[in-house]
Amino acid sequence: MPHELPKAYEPGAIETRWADYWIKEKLFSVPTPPPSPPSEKARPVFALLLPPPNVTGQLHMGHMFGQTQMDIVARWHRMRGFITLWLPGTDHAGIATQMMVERDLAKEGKKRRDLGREKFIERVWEWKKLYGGAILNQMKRLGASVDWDREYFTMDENLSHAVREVFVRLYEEGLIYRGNYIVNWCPWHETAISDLEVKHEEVRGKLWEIRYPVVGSDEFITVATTRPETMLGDTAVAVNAKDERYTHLHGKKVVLPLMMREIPIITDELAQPEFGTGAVKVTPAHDPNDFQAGLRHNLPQINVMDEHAHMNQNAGVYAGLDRFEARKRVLADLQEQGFLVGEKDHALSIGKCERCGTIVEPRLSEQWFIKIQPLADRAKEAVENGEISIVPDNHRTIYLNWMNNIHDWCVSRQLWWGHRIPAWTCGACKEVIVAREAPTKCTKCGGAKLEQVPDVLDTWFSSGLLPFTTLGWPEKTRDQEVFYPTTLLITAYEILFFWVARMIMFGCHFMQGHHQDPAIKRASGWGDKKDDSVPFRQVYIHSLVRDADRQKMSKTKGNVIDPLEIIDRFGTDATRFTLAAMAAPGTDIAFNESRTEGYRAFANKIWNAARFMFMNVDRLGFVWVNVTRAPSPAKVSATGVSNFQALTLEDRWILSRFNRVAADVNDALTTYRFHEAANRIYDFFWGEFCDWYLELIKPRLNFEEGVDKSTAQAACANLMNLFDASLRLLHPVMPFITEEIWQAMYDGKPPVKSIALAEYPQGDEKQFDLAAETEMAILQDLIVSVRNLRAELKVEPKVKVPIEVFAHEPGIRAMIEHNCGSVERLASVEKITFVESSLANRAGARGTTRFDVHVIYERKIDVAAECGRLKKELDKIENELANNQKQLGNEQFLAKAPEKVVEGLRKRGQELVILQEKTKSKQKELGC
RNA sequence: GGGCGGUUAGCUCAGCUGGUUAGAGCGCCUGCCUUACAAGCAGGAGGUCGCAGGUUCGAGUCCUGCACUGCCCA
Repeated sequence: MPHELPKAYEPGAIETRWADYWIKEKLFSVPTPPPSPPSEKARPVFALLLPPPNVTGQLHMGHMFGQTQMDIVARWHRMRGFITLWLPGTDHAGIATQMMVERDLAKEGKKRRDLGREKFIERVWEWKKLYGGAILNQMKRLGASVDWDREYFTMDENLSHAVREVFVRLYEEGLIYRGNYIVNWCPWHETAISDLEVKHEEVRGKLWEIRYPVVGSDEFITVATTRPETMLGDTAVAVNAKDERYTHLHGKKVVLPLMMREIPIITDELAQPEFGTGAVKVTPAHDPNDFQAGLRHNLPQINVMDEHAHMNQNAGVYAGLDRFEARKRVLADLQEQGFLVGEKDHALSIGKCERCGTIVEPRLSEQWFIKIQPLADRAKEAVENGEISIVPDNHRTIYLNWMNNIHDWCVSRQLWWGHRIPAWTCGACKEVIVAREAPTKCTKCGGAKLEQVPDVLDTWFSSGLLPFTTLGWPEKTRDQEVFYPTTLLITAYEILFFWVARMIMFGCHFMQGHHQDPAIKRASGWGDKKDDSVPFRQVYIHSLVRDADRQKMSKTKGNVIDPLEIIDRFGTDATRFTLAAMAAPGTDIAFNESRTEGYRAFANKIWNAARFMFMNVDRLGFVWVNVTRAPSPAKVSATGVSNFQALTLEDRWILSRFNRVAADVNDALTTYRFHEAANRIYDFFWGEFCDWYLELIKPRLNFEEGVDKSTAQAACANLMNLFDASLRLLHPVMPFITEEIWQAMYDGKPPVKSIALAEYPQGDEKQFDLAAETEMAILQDLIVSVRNLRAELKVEPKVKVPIEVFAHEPGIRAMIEHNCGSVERLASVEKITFVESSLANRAGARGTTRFDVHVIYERKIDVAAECGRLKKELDKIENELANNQKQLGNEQFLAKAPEKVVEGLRKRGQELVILQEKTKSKQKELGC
């Protein structure tokens, strides 16, 4: 059956076709593997959790970048025989989702309170059903090789059950407490948010100085503040005990202006003598530092604002005003009454809600907290002692640094959408009962009027549990024995603290005492690890995708690059390749379309190489006996190219090159050097396979009448086998085009359902051929030299020229003679004549340390240009030679440098001398 | 203020553990429709590796300082 590939590579059609096929065939679904009998070798396991995208989200470049890397690693492992589980799911994203639905309601002129909690939650579920998880559908199109049968949603019943279990256990262990504390409050969302959700911004603001009259004297104490409206809630003024300026005022009181309340002067470290006047106002209900000071001194906590950041009745005449309006009024009144004594420009950092940008108000409220230190200690240890490794290494430092300065985590949110806190308050005695299931009566007073706490949990609380809850926790399951700890986590730096750190904390705590199936653990290469409670063995932190001008992409800047639009134009394969090729660990990517365009050209190159192959196969009626195997545990490290018969120099050479590249690619992927893997394949396929190998074998593909077909048969067989191996090597990076061509090679009857299930090529040292690589390098040198001379002599492209060659060694001459057909074809040479002496001094000649070559052509060379070139060349040679001799003349160098380096330098020195002589003699001949 | 990075060709970036001649893509110049590919082929130009010291036989690579620049945390 003829193989008909369209002339031009069109990614769109083939990509959707294969993406659908992979899903339909459930190629990446992983049923729970049963324990293997002791007699059998366990298969290695690779498990990877997809960082769950927000249910509200749309695919952006960051997702695509992460997913590309995950898919490469997953496909690579799968093809090497690992049981590979890539687990997908979506996050319910409390705040974001609630906002979406509230926005919808607003269009109907309604607010969530109009519906009531229950109806509102119903609306959210409806919304989720309709629009949720768009990213997962987009991922399907990208061909992400995840197990769709295991897809989860963080609000699923089993996961919610696990969340309740975790909460109750932590509470019982005393690691969750409830209390009145200052939290970051977003007045727009009307909820507490965690420290991490606050973004600090440097702004130019004002610092106002206000004087408070001292009771029973005509003195004043002047304090400074950036938030004057909070003075309404002041309950003290603090000075430092060591500050002699205020010693005489210790124990006295001041009158709080505007409120005319007497408040004490206290001595506290909060006041630092070197800053400002050395005295500070203390507002325990509106500032975290003041809050602590308030506790130390038993000060009243006067809250002057409500949940919308409007002033409340505690603010006297200012009640009802918005906080900024109140600020204006307070300042005006202070001014009028003579208490405002200064106004200075002041740079300050203000906290904003990362989602809505509203200025966060520190607010005293009743919240639930996780006592983090005990959890953090173990999470720190797991990284310190190498049970979890973080790549690149510098993120390890960042992680440990953060862990050392960690604060208790506020996990309650005043939202409706999310996991409701499993706590109930007794209407009679106010007792708080934390329980797995709703209690029927109060454990203290027996009262039956119980009301569930309205708060829900921070979304990260549930996502922090995913590594084990998605594997069936709190039950003990076979899935956990097989897949926990997961092998790897690939994620963006942004959520290192939000998510990664919390997964480690929870994992180390709740999976303590867990053991992975020892046979699987060993087979997977983790036999030396001691701790199986960690959620993953390795974390790879990938960098950020920026726009072509290195700007961070943001909707407000309008510089967001939509990956789907790029895919429409260049194909998923090219887009993936771009991201992979630029993914050097630790460096942000400036996404430049021109690169993607280039990689589409690469795909097109592969496409056409395949067309060339098929054209020959079809002309020959060649029947290819397939050689691809499915990976198996016994043969994870298969070798090089199968059934390849190295008959000629180019065969030996390409086989050796392929094996080196395969070895390098595997090596690069082991350390997440995606860019290196991608570039090695690119250079090999285009620069060696297409540019040289295909050109070199063309004469063997001769189908004329009367020509023995066996030569072409053998060439075709090699070509197919090599192509097959190359496609497999490339498949993790460009899954679609490789699948398309690979399937075509097998005429729709592949040995396994997909190239994704075929075996990944490993470099085989036995197939390295240094001699072939050296010889080929000389041959390439010779061909390039002749092409170069032709260009310089301006020989018309169609004219074939005779050349003369002098070989320095008989072996090289024999090699060139043996491959003279190649030289003639690739350099448009009419005839090669070998001469017995050097051609170095001939005009229109080139030389290396191995050979001289001279093009015989009537046109004279451009003497001036050639002299210029020679001068430059000589300069370079002599520079290097001087350097070379200086080093070799250095006793210290000879004594200390490794043998190999010295030897290499000597050899190079000899070459340089030869090249120098040749160049000089040529200059002399031309009269330069 | 604390921490982590970056500075290599016109542009975007590689260059892992210090070791012979610093690479690629795009762009640029010259010439080619050589039947797999003009999304291509062949040839070419272009870099005192931010600056100043230091360690070393040897530094783009390690150390220190400086300049510019980015990010995170407080």
